[in-house]
Amino acid sequence: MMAVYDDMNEKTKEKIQKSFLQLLQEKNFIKVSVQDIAKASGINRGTFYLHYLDKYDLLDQMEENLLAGLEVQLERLQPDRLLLEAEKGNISMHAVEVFRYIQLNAETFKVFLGGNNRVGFHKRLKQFFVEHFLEKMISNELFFNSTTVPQDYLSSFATSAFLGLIEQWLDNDLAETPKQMAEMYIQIIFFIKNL
Amino acid sequence: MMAVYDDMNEKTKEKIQKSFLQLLQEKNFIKVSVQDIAKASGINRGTFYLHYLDKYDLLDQMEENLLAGLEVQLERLQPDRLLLEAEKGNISMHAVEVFRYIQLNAETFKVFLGGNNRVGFHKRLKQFFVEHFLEKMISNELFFNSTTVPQDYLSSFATSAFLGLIEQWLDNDLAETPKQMAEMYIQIIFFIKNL
DNA sequence: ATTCCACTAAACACACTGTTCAGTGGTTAT
DNA sequence: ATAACCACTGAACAGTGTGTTTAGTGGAAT
Repeated sequence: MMAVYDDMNEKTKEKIQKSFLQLLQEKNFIKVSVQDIAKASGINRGTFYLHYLDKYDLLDQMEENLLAGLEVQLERLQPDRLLLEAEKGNISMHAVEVFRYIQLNAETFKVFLGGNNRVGFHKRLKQFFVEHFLEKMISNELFFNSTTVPQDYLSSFATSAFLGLIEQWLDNDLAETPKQMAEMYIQIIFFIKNL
Repeated sequence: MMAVYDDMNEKTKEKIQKSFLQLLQEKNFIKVSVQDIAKASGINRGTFYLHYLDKYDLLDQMEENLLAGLEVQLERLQPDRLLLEAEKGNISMHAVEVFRYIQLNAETFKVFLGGNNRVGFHKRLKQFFVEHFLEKMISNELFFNSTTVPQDYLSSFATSAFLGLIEQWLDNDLAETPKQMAEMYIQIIFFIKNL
């Protein structure tokens, strides 16, 4: 039984991640040094390197975790059902759950999507949506068979639009409820559908 | 007459910017050092600091220049006329010019919008579009008076969608002509109009 | 002729990096 | 109880890049 050591490792990792997130709210990722992180976490600088390769690795793992959580929500969201329900005027519970996940991790999303980030979490998130949701949706011939706009443009356009919605929500400090967001989202889907 | 010195200054600045752009195509902004830039430009490292505060300032000025050029194109593009023409099935010459400008500076746009950038040129470009074009368009009550979706969401959504179109174009190595892009763009405008 | 200007070359202190190594204290296994 | 184990500490290390400064070069303007 080495669960105690696993807990220890996890707890310091959590301390590091929490302090890192706080620092990112104050200043640029670039200007946050490993020294800063260690100091803010109350750990030795060497300890940081026992858990992460460097600060880029730290950011990478945190982004990965956030997306992994999002993936769980998106997997439950079946495009076919979503559209069928929407046509009856119902909002899928699963769609609301997606926005609730974002709400739950709002601070993290805000920091990663904000200007203080490195490679553009935006790009990564966009790619993620295209792969995990939009491709299934658009390739569904039942709903989307536009001949006027090429599929790759349709895909990029729709995903960006969706992300724009989320970014605005975060900028508004989540003034709307997840349900309201899901409703807007459904409206966008119908736009594209009626292309 | 000190035009000779001005020329000299400009030429070294151009050398720096050109080398910088090349370096950004190879590696991350973060991994590009002032030493690298100086070496690639064939200038002394100290000379770099005679023109720029640091590499962040260099990137900032280049982004600024790119947007300034774009602003010139966007100013000619009058939302009212654009829509009136579009309804008749005509594509505004000015709309095509906007895409031609992007085509002309494709390499720069690609590098700045790609993952190798710092604060996300994406964010800046989005803000730029909202300020210089979309606000005029959406606040034009003649065309947009949606009550179902709040204006800020509409704005963010529409701008992101437009940017998504451009990103896809760049990813496709500008396979489409500026005219084709302008046509797609008009289609998007009509989507939003018919919300 | 001399002042002006962009640029060079070299040196400077400083900050952060990633690694290493001996040591501490609590936990687990024998 | 003793020994092995493990996460962590503190301090040192060379290495790299930073931004600044100094003295000096050579061409252009006055």
